[in-house]
Amino acid sequence: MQGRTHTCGELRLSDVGKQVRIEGWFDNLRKVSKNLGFLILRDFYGVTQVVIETEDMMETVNGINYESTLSITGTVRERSSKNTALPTGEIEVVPDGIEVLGKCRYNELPFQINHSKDADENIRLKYRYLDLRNPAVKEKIVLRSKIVADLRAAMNAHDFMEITTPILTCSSPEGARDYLVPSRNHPGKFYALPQAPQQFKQLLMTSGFDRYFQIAPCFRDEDARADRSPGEFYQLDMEMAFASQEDVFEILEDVLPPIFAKYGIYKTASKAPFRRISYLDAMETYGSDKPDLRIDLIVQDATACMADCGFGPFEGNTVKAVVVSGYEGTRKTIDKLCAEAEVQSGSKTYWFRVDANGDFVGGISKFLQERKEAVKEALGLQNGDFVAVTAGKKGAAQKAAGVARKIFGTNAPGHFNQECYEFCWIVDFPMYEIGEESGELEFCHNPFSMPQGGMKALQEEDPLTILAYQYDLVCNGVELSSGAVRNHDPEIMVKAFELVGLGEEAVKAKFPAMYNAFCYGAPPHAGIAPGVDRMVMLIAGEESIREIIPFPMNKNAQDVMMGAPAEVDQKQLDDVHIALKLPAKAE
RNA sequence: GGCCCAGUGGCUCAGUUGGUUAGAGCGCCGCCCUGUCACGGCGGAGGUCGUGAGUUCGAGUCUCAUCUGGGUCGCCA
Repeated sequence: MQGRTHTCGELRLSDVGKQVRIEGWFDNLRKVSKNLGFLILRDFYGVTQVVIETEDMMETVNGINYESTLSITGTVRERSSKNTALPTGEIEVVPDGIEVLGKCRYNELPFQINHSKDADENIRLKYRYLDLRNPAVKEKIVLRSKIVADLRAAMNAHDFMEITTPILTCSSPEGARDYLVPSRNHPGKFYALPQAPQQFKQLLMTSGFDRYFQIAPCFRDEDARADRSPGEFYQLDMEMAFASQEDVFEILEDVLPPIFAKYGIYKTASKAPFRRISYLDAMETYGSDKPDLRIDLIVQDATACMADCGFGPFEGNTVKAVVVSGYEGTRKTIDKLCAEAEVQSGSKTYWFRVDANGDFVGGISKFLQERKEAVKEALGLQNGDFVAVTAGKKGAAQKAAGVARKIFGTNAPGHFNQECYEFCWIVDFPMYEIGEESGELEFCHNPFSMPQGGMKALQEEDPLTILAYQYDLVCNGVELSSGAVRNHDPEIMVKAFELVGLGEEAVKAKFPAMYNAFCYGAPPHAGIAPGVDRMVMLIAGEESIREIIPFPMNKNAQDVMMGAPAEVDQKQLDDVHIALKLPAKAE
C-alpha cells in the first residue's frame, strides 16, 4: 500500500499542481450544496482542506462518519478564497479518490473532539485516545516531550550520566505507602515499587559514579491532589559526588530557568542565584515553606497587640496578620475569599479594615477599637488598609496566614506580578522537631540528611536548634523538589538516630545496603529531584496535573480507560501465593 | 477517614417561594443552500432530572441515606 506524500500541515502555494496523497482523520465537512462542500482532514501536523465538487464525491463522503481515517489522492490547487489563519489556508486538494482506512463506527462521539476540554473529566479519561485528538490537549503532551528532551540535554551537557535503577525493589527511606508486588518464587515475600530511586543513587555515588541523573518513575500509594497525581509520577532525579549544597544549586540554577523561559507561558524566569530563604524565615514571613514570591504581601505577628483583645478565638493563641493595602473588596467578596481560605487551610480567617478616617470597620473591628493605635503601630497600618487575621497554635496560625496571603494577594489588585517564574530555595530545615502526637524528639524530614555542624553539633547542641543541609526548590508557590546533602558517615548517622532513641541496629535493619556501603568509604554527596510533572504544569500554565500526563489516572487512582486496578484470575493469585481477604460489602 | 461543592437528552448548562406538557446552545437525523472555514436556513428525534426512601394534594426543586466525580484536610519529597 502506498503511503502519504505529504502531511496535513505541509502543503503550501508552492505545491500547487502537484499530485499528492494525504492521510488523516475526517475532521469536518462544511456542506454548501449538493455538489459543493469542504472536507477537513486532520493529522498530527495540521489540517488540510479538501474540496468536494461533484455529486458523486459528495455521496461518498456523506456515507463516512467523522473521525474515520481517510486516504485522499488528488491535486493541489490554489484556493479562490484563502484563509490566512491557517498555514495550509492558501491551498486545497481536489480529490480524485477517497479511501477509508479506519472506519469510525459511531456518528455520535462521547464528546466533540475540538471541545473535549469542556467534557466531564471521567469521560475524557475513559476516551483519552479521543481527547488526545484535540490539538489543544495533544499540545500539552508534545510540550512535555520537548521539556523532557531539553532537561536530558542540559543534564548531559553538565556531564551527568543517565542511569536506570530498578523498578522492582524494596521500600525506600521516604515515608509514603508502597505499592507491593508479590513474588512467585519467594512465597510470602514482596517487592515494592520505588517511591524514589533514593538509595540506588546514593549507592551509585558510593560505587564511584560522579554525576548521576534519571527521568525517574516514582510510585507512591497516597491520595491525589490537583497538583499531585495518584500512584506514579516522574522526577528529574540527580545526585553529585564530592558536592556541597551550593554545587547542587548551581546546576539547577543553570538548567531550569532557560527551559522555563523557552517553553513557559511566562517568558522570564529567575536568574542565578535564586533567592535563599531559611525554613523558619519562610514560615514567619510567608506562612508557608513554598511561598509564591510573585505576591508582595508578608505575614506579620499580631500576638502581642491582639491576642488578649477579648475575641474568643484569639485567646491564648498566636495571632498572625496580613496587611493588604488598597484592597476595597465588598463584604460578599471578602466572605467568599475567607471561606476559600478556610477550605484550603482548615482554619478560619478574620478581617477588618482601616477606613479613610483611620477608624477600624467591618469583621472583628469592634474587638480592636480600644487598642486601635497600638494595633496601627504594631502592624504599620495606613488608612485604606485591609487586614486578614488568623489565630491558633503557632504553626496553624502561620499556615492560615500563608493561605490568606496567597488568596488576598492574588485577588486584591496590585499585589501580584504574574508574568514570571520566581524560583527560590528554602534552606536550613531543622533536623529535629517535637512530634505533635508523640511529644518526643523526631526527625523533621529525611533522616539521611547531613546535620549542619556534623558530629560536633549532634554531640553538643540542643537537638531542636540543629539545622540540616536539607533544601526545597520552590517556584511560584509550587514545591518542585526536595533535596539534601546526604549523611555519608555511618558514625554521624548512628549518632543522629541515637538522638531519637534509635541506634545502629535500627539503621542497619531499615537500610542495610546503604549503611553497609557507607562503611566501605563513601564520598560526600548531595542531590535533588525536581518533579517533572509539576515543572511541566508550571510551564504549560495548567491547574490540573492530569492535563500534562498522557494517560492519567483519576483522583481515586483508577485508570478508567484500561479498567485498572482490576481483579485477576484465581490462577494468577495462586501463582503468587495470595489469598484475598476482602472487606465485607455493605448490603 | 473528615469537611465542602456538583450530578438535568450524546456534550455543556438554565430551570424562579415546590405548581400544567422540563428549556437553550452544540452534536445527531432529514430537507434547502455554488466558495465555506465555529458556514448558513428550515424541520425532527432524543430526558423515569445519579440511585433509594421520606415530607407534600403535588418534588428537577425540600429532608435523609447512598453512589459517582471534583476540591480540600489528614496523608504525601
